[in-house]
Amino acid sequence: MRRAKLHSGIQVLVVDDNYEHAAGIRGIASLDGGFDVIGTASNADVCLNMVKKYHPDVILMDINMPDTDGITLLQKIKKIDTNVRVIALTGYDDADLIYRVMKEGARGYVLKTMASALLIQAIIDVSDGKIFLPSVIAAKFFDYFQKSQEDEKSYVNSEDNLLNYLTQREEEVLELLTEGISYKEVATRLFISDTTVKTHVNNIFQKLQVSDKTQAVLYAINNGLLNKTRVNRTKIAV
Amino acid sequence: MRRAKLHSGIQVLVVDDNYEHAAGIRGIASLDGGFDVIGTASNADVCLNMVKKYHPDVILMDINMPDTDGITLLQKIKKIDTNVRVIALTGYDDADLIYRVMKEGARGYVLKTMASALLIQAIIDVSDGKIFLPSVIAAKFFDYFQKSQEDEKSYVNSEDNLLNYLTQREEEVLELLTEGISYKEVATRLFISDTTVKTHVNNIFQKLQVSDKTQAVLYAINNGLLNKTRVNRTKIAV
DNA sequence: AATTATCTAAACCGAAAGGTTTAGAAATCG
DNA sequence: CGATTTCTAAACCTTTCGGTTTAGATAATT
Repeated sequence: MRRAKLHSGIQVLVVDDNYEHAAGIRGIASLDGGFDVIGTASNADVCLNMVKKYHPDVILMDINMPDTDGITLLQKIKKIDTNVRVIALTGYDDADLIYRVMKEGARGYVLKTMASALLIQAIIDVSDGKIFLPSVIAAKFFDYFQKSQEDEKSYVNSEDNLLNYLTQREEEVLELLTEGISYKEVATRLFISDTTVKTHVNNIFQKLQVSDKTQAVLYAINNGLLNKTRVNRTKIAV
Repeated sequence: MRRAKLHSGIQVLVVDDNYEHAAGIRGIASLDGGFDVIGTASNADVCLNMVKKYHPDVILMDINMPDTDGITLLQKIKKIDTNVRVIALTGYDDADLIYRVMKEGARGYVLKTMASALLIQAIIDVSDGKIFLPSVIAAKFFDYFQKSQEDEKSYVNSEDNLLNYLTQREEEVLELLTEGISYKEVATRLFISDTTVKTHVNNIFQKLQVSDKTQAVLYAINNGLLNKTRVNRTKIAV
C-alpha cells in the first residue's frame, strides 16, 4: 500500500484500556494511515512512561476509561511534555466533556463511531498544528463556551447586584479594600480622614448586607467590582 | 435567478459605517444569496433601533468601525435581543479579537477577503443555529482559548505559590476564612479553640507573607485555593 | 533515642475593625 | 426654597484581629 509510507514520519501513541479497541485504532493509524505507531498503552502509568521515553507526536487517547480519569491523565501528560498533541477519542459527544478536554489542551476530539478516514485526517491535521473538531462537536463547544460566558455576565450584571446601590465614593473605598489595605491606608489614598473611611465602610456593609471587611471584599470580587488581578492576567497573555 | 427565492425567509441586517462596503455586502446577501435584507445601518444608534423594530434573524456586522466599538455594539445588541445571531465581519484575523467577539456571543466570524459564497454559507449555517468559523479562524480561537487556560494554570500551579507551604490544617483554616467568617466561627467549625485558630492564622500570615485576614483570603483566591463560588457557578451552568 | 513537624492551647497587649450617633457642607431634586 | 443625597468628620465604646511567647501531645523522620 503506497499510503503506508505517506505519514511514516509521524509517531503515534494509542491509549485505550480495552485491548481490542486499542488494536483497532492501532490498525487504522498504522495500516490505513501509515503512521508510526510506537505503542499502545492500556493504563495511565504505561502511558506516562511511554510519553517520557518516546515523546510521540500525537497521542490517540480514549477519554472514557473506567479505571482512569481521562482528564487527569491528560493533565499529567501535559506536565511531562507540553508539546505533545492529544486527540481525545470517545463514544459520545458531551458538551461539558468536550469543553473540559479542550480546556486541558487536547487538539482534537473524535467520536469512535466516525469513519476511519476522519481519524486519519485528524492525526494529519493535529500533527500539522491544526485543531481537529468535527463541525457538530465544534458547535457544541461554542455553545458551551458562550453559555458559560453568558452565565458569568448575567451573574455580574444581575438586578440584585447590591454593588449597584453603592455611591461612587463607596465604590472607590471598596475597590481599595479589595487590594487588601487598611482603613488608614484607604484614607491616605483618598485624602480623607480615617473616620470618614469608617463611615463609608459602615454604609457599604449595610448596603451589601455583610458584617466585615473580608466579606465585603469577597462580595465585590464575586459580583464584578473589577477583579483586576484576573482580568489583567488574561489580557496580558495575548 | 432561482436562488434568490431559496433563502427569502431569513431576515438580514447589514451594519457597516462605510456605505460602499455596506452596499457590497447587501448585494451579496440579497442578490447572490437571496436573503431578505431588511436594511443597512451605518452607525450604532441606527443599528440598535432596527434591531428593536425588526428583530432580524442574522446581523452582518463590521467589527472594525472607527467611530464605534464593535464589541460594545455587540453587547448592546445582545441586551436588546438575546436570540439574534451576529456574524462578525472584519478585514483581518486577530486571535484576540476573534476570542472576544465569540465570547460576546457572535455566531460567526468572516473575513471580508473571503469569497462571497462563504458569506452566504455563513448566513445559512448561522441562521440554522450552527457556528460558522473558517478552520483557520477556528484554529486561532482554540490556540487563544487554550493559551488563556494554560496561563490560568501556570499561575496557580507555579513553584512559588506560597499556598503549597501550608499544612493541611492551615489550608482548612484558610479555606474557611475565604467564606468570610470570623476566627470564632472557624474554631467552632473545626472543633478547636479560637486561640488555636489564631495560632494557625498567624502561621498562615507568615507563610503567605501577608499581614491580615483579608490579604490572606485574597492571596488564596488569586492563587487557586479553590474559589468555590466561581467554580461551582460554571459547573452548575451545564 | 532524638529531632522535627504538626496541632493544640493559653496569656498578654496593642492595634485595627465594627457599631452607633451626631453633624456640617455641598450638591441635586422636586 | 425645602428636602434628600452624598461626602465629610468626630466621639464613644466594644469586639475582633494581629504579634508574641510559651508549651504540651502526637506523629513522622533521621
